[in-house]
Amino acid sequence: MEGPLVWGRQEEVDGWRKGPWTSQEDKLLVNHVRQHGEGRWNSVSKLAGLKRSGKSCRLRWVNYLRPDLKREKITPQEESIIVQLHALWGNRWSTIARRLPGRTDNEIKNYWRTHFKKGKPSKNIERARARFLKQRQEMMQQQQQSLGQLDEDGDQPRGTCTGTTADDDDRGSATGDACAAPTTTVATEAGADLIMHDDAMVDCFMCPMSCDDLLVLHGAAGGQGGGTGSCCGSTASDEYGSSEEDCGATWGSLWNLDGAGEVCTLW
DNA sequence: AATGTAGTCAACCGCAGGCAT
DNA sequence: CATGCCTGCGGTTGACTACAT
Repeated sequence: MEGPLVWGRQEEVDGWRKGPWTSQEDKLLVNHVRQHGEGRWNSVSKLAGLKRSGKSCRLRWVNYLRPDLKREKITPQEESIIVQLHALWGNRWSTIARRLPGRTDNEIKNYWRTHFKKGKPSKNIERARARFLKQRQEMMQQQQQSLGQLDEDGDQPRGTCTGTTADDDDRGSATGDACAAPTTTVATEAGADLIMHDDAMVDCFMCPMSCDDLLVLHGAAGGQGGGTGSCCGSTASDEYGSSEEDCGATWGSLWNLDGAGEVCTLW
């Protein structure tokens, strides 16, 4: 954003400035991060000459100044991911955001609140979520069974975690590759189905924190042409229109499933 | 044209967990 | 082990914008 926002008034509390950032402050912060890297936010004020709290600096950087942030609107593919992940993890926005490169937790949180929180979808979301989780549980049980079998075979089960991503909580490790996987139909609400990659399903269920999960998912998504895994957010916008038209349902109708009875391949 | 309302987004607040001392 | 500091997260607020009446 160029120039200071006009909204809000600048305040100063306990020596800390509050309210909207000015372009001058942005420059100072960006220069500081370039020189010193991220972190140590509490020292930023001293080092960069900003009268901002460490918290405020961090927030400004993470939500606005980071160079890798996307500026475009959230695509239907991203929406789909958000909703699936929200079904899995609930309001863990930062966790969800990590699966969407260039998006921030704040952005996703705002998006969710704007689009899904209030109004019609809530009931459907809850019901679909319940169903989704139930399906997940079944998958996990199946997984465990097959794990038992494979132990005897000495083989490695598909969709299990073979690698470890360093990036995240304690939750998991990542699967590697998920090419050429068949699809699984996940029943949502009122007969509408999400067709998912089998491996993606398994990965999602077993290793929810893996970034590769979404590579997998996107592979299936872009995969209308049979692609195998463009990375998250890379070219999603291109598929936007066509996939929307093809399945006749993007987001609104995804959750507006009552009486829909349609099958839509989301990814 | 004026007013009201909903949507959007940046920013703040409080809390919790991790880590160093 | 206890304490304090730092960082990150989720919830919430408030101002602007767009659209409807």
